[in-house]
Amino acid sequence: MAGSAGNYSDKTRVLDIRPLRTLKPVFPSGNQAPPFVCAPPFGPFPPGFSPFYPFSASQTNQHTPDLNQAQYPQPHQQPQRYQQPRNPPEPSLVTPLRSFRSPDLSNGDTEPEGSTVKRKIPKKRPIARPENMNFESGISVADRENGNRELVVSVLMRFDALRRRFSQLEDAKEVAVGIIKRADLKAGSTCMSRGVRTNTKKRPGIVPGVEIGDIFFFRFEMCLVGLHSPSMAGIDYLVVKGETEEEPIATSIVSSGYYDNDEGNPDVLIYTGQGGNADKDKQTSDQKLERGNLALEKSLRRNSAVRVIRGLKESSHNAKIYMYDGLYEIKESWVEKGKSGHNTFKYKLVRAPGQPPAFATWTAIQKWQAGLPSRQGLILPDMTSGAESIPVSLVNEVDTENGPAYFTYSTTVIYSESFKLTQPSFGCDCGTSCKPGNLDCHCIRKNGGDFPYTSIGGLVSRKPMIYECSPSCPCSTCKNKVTQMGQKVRLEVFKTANRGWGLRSWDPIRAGSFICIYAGEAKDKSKVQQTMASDDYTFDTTRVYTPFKWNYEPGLADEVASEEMSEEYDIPLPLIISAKNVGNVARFMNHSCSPNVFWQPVTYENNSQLFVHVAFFAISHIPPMTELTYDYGVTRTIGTQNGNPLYGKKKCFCGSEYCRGSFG
DNA sequence: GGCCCATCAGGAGC
DNA sequence: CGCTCCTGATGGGC
Repeated sequence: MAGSAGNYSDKTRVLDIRPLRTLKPVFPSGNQAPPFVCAPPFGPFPPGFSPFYPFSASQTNQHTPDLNQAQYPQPHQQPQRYQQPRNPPEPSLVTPLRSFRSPDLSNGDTEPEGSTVKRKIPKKRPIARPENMNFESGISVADRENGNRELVVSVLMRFDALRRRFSQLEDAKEVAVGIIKRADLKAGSTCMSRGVRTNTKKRPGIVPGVEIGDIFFFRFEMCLVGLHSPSMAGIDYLVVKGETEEEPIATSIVSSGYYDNDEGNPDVLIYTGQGGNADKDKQTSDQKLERGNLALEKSLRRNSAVRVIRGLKESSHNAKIYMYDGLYEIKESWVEKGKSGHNTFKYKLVRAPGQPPAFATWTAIQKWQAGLPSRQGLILPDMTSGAESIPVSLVNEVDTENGPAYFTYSTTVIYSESFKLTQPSFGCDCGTSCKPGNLDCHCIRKNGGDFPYTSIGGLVSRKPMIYECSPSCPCSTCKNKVTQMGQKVRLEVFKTANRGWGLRSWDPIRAGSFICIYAGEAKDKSKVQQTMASDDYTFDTTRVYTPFKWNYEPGLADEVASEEMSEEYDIPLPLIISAKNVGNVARFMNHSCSPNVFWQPVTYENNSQLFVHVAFFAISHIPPMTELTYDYGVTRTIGTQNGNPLYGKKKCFCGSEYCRGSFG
């Protein structure tokens, strides 16, 4: 079934954030690139010093080409939604702290014209002067009321970046026992008060920019994009003029799955009304036909469709995941006695026909996970033959090809001799685990003082380099080893309709989650002949990559501002990894001009030596069965530099609205 | 370490 | 302001 994933919803357009900055490359000029290693870039460093460049920095500065001449393809010149202050170009190497805080110009605080957003008392909000406008959402009043895909994606990414940062700060604090951290609430209310939201105009039916199959990890996310506004309640409704008086109609419901719903048919939902639970979750009284219950009743009478969000508990992280499953019609309602003997409203909802599958796909996956029915088109249940701790299925639902060409599966990178470091590595001297916030930890210091991952293992920010703990550190249960612990999501290699084999996940993936590394035979770019530099299975760090903004915006929340959050860093890694003969799942990840995955250099030990690895992380939340893609970049020699965009050698079929047309 | 449960502080919208 | 609401993190028990 070729289209099953393809048309279920277009997730290829995940990333269309307008790049805020230009990713300026500093490349060792062509073939004179320095030997890959020699001077170990990894330390030991003096305490507190964290090198900006992973490789010998001395020469990079001098070879820095005129950055303004390195032109990048700018596929999406979009209206300037939000913009951060552009810092004047600075000599790189030592990058000073850039603060996003504006001078405190106290008082005179004015609402943006026509703002309808209710605000809490802002702590210290900059004046809406042009030079300070950047700290506001940058989303116009009109866009706040009625969104679009681009805005929805942008709001979600900005929320999650902020949430990860709050989470990082909370983790670093020595918090008293029993204090519950709610980074989601902090990030959510920050976004609310700063106007980082869209579709505030409440409406039944379709919400512009929210697609069927979109997933959410927090209730606040659905609130911020106008899918479902209550932060806890399950029924959202709107008061409209009726024939005689005003009456509520339901706009959306969230089915948490806690109540007795599912009868096996994913298109049918039996939903329980609200109320009667005065005492926590125990029902102590009859439910009344008011509020949400009344709204559902009125919607039934009016034949008004209701958006349904399906919640599902993920066994892995104790987390609940929500999936927007499109519009449902309320077919009937009744009252029945609940377990405690009190009256409970019930509503039977049936999914409107003609919508792409979403929750149904998800439930099908649950069954595959349990191993009950065999996966359609399955060629191999585990193409890694046990090399990965989680199996990787090989599937072809498109044609008769029974697998990709032969290669050796390896979970690790194989480095050639030239990579050998001359100095031994050294780690930290923490106990069994490194504690975020412990600035005595060498490894944390190498990361600029911030623990790079959240407590559940999500990457907080993109950086020029992530320094992970290594086997030579004593910390056995340390969380700073995310990319060394193997894959955590259930992946599948599948035959795409027009791009050969591709990679996707059975599991929903959170933004910032580690997906896999790029395994293969690593070569020093400076020692490889140009001609043999690239084939279909080559990863090349020296390509030109389209910049994008992923990290949090310190300007949104003063208390969050810290060190350099620029993503405008140089990539002086002359690293090439060939996965033609040896590789892992990463070799199947296709290119997209609007990718949902990005790569990040990470350093950790491998066979008692430190190496740079290429690790892939999710840009945004990725629904199950959505193809995973990243930006392959463009080979540097191909591009012209005088104002013309760079083009690759290969024709691009990514299908993105912002497709550059070629890559590689 | 994983799963299940009880506990609790929460934010927004009515 | 006060109330409600199909949260989400935490810690204990097994």
